[in-house]
Amino acid sequence: MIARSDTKTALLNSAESAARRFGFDGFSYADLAKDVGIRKASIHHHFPSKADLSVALMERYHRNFQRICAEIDSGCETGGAKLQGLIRQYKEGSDNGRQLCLCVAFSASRDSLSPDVIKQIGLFRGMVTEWLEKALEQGRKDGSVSGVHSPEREAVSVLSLLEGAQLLARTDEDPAVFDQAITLLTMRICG
Amino acid sequence: MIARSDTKTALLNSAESAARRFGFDGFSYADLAKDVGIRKASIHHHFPSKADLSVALMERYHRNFQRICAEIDSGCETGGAKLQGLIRQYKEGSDNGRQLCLCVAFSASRDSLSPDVIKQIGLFRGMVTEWLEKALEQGRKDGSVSGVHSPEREAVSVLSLLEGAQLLARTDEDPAVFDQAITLLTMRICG
DNA sequence: GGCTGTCTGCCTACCAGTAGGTAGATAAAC
DNA sequence: GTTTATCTACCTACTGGTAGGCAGACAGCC
Repeated sequence: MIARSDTKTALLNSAESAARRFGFDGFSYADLAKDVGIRKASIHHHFPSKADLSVALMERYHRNFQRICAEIDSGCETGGAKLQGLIRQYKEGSDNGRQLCLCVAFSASRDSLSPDVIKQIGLFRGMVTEWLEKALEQGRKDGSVSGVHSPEREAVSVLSLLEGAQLLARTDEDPAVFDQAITLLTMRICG
Repeated sequence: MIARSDTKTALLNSAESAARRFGFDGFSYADLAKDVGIRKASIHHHFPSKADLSVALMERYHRNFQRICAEIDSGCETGGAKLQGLIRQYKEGSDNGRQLCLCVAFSASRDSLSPDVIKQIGLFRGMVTEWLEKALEQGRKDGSVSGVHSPEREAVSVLSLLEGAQLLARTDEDPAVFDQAITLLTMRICG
C-alpha cells in the first residue's frame, strides 16, 4: 500500500494552491478534478462538501505552520532572529506575490465561508499571535527588537502588517513590494 | 428630469457594498438586480460586462477617496493629525469589521480580475501612498510622528498595515481588533 | 400644433457553461 | 463480504451575457 490516500493529499495540495491564488470562490470541484486527474464526483468521497474541504485545508495549514514556528524557535537565538524567520516564511509563502497566506485568501471571502472555517481562521491567527508575542517579549529582553512596549498588542499588529504586505505584493506580483511593506517592522529589528 | 441615471448610481452602490462584503467572485448580476429592483439583463445596459462595472467601481472609489484625503489635508494641522484622519477613514470604511476597502477585496481575487481593474488598484494605491508619504514627511518635520526615517518606504508600510488591519478585523467582525492591529502605527503618532 | 425618427432604459426570453452535489454501479482490497 | 475508491450519469440552481422588443422622452421639421 504505497498510498492509502494519495488522492486526498493531492486534492488538498491542489485546493490549497488554488485557494491561495484565486480565493475561496475562485476555484471549483471541477478545477480540482481536472488538476488531480479524477472525476468531479469522486472528490465528494473524500470531502463531502466544499466546507469540509476548506476546514481540512485550514487544519493542515495550521499544523504545518505550527511546525514551522517550532523550527524557527529551535533554530534562532534572539527574538529578532525569530521575527526575521517568520518574515522569511511569509515572504516565501507569497511565492513572489503570486499567492496569499491561506487565511488571508479566506478572510477576504468571509461571508461565503462556513462558520467552521471562520473558527479555524481564528484559531490559526491566535496561534501565530501567541508565537509573535513570545518572540517580541524575548526581543525586548535580549535587545534585538527596539521599541517594544506591549508585546500583546504589537503581536496582532505585526501579523496585520505581514498579511497586508502579502496583499500589496499580490497586486503587482512583485516581492520587492513585500519588503517595502514590512518596513515598519524591519526598522525595529536590531540583530 | 429628476434623475437621469439614478439606477446607475444605485447599481454602483449595491455592487460596491457587495464586493466589499463578499469579494469580486462573491456577488452576481442577479444579486444586484434583486437589490436594485430591475431585471438582470438591464444591468448590461449600464455596464456591458462585469469588468466594466468593476472598473467604474474602482474609479468612483478612487475619486471619493481622493476627495476625503483633500478634506483631511485642509482640516488637519500636523502630519500626525493627518495620519489619524486616514486611520479613522479606514476604520469607518471597515464598518465595524463587516467589510473591506474595495481594493483589499479585489486584490484577494486578483486572478479573476480584468487587467484594467488591476491597473485601477495600482493607481488607487499609488495615490494613497503619495499622500501618506507627504503626511509622514510633514510629521517628521513638525515632530508629530516619531522615528520617521524613509517616508517613501514607510508610506507603503503604513498602507499595508491599514489594509491588513481591516482583514484581521473582518474575521471577528470586531472593530477593537482593528485598533489593536494598527498599534505599530499609533504608538508613533505623538500629537 | 402634429408627425417622425432616434435615444434611453427597461423588459421577457433565452443561451451555453458551470456551480456544488447526488444516485447507483463497479471493481479491487482487506 | 464488507469497505474503499472510483466511475458514469444526472440533478437543480445559478453564472455572465445576448437578442429583440417596447414604452416614453426628445428632438427637428412641416
